[in-house]
Amino acid sequence: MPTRPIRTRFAPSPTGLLHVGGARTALFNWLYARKHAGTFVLRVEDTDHSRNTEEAKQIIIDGLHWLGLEWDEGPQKGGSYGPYYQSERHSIYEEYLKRLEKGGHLYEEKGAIRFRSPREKVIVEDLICGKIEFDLTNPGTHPDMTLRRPDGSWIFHFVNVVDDIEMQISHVIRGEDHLSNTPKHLELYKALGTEPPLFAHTPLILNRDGSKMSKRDLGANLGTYPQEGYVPEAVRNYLSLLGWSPKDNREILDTAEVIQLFELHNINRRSAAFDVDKCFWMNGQYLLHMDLARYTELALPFLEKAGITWESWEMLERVLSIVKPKIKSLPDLPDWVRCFFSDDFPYDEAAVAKNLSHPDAKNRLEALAEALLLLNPWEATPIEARLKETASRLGVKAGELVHPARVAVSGRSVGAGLYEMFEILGREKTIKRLLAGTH
RNA sequence: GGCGCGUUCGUCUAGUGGUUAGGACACAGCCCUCUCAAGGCUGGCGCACGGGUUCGACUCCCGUACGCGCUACCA
Repeated sequence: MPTRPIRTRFAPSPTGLLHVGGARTALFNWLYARKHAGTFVLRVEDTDHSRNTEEAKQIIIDGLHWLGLEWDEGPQKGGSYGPYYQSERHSIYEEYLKRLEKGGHLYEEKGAIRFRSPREKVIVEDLICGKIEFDLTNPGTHPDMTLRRPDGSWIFHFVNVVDDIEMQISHVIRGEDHLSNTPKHLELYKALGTEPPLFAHTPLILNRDGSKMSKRDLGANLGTYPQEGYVPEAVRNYLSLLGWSPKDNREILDTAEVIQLFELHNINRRSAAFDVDKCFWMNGQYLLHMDLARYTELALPFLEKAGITWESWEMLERVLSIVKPKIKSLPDLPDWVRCFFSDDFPYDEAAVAKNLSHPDAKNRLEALAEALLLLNPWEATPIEARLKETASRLGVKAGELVHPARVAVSGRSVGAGLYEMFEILGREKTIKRLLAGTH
């Protein structure tokens, strides 16, 4: 078989959302193209007019952008094999239909154009599933497929094959839901006298309980990921491990590594269940290890949405730097940092009841405030030392000072390291809140 | 119903005839510790079932069950 340039494609139809399964299919196509210095094509299969809206198309484009899967040819990008919307390719389909017509492969039935199956056994050589034989000899079980409806609109199987031929696609990497369609597609390639692409059918993504993932199921809609605080590089990593594995027990892999290790034949044949917990964990790992600049960039929308404002970028970064190691998800951020940017933050009732209602709380916090009044320099380490001195002078454990202090200063019983919080908050506010917290 | 694909801890997976069946998430306990995380350690949890083949099956074959997909003038 002559080798041809590697060209893969993602061919979604605009349904109004980018399904996580589709996103993974796109990822695999993108990975394969990148690994082999090939071309990744985005083609929008918008033959169904009722679903073909601008918003629906934009959702696909936004989703792929967010995941970082840049296409080399397609909408907004162009290329020599366009147009990349099926709705704009009528004349091409007409041409191919004529070719089939000339070959005597077509007939008309109630205004619809149908393809007369040669009624043969068809072998699919799949890069993932292996060799599979389909028996299409019985018209009762495998009726001839329709290519065009009476109203002139096209059927998926036909345009999909035509476009893959026209766009010189070398590898069709798609969901396993198309495996049973493949022999029909092969009939079309043969009738058209064209060498078919290589096929690789990836198993589907299911819910945790093994049921199929519909658009409303948890994690199914990629469009919800950004607002839930997922970061693209983490999701890319997680998705690449759904059905594929580097086989060396490693899981945190950056994209460059995945590209290097990725092999179609290493893709599992069994379907994978989407595990939100693990995706969340992996996201946390990325959040934990990423640099502060990137973290800040990702944090911004969440802070803005919560109405938090900051006086200086430096202050913002200082706050984020002490909270970052402690927090697992971006949407939690506002509650953790509000007390640094405003005096108007809520006091958690349970925390107050537990830590500030002690009869000695007032005296202890006053003692602490006094001890810190003239501390110099105002930094975490000396603050810690001074707090511990105060605790022992009072004859209590450090925790009995720490916990009430944290609530007095932040309104909450959980948060960043207390001494760092004091340092960043500044002496004036710290002392003021220590004293106010006892009233 | 027919056809196709699949079945290793709850989940993602490693494993390709001989392993105490390994790792990760989640879960439990412990350590660390100012809370929360992170990290470390420990623990419980698995080869769907039944037949073969073989000296020996998680690994190979057949069947059953179950799951998913296709079976459209959806994509």
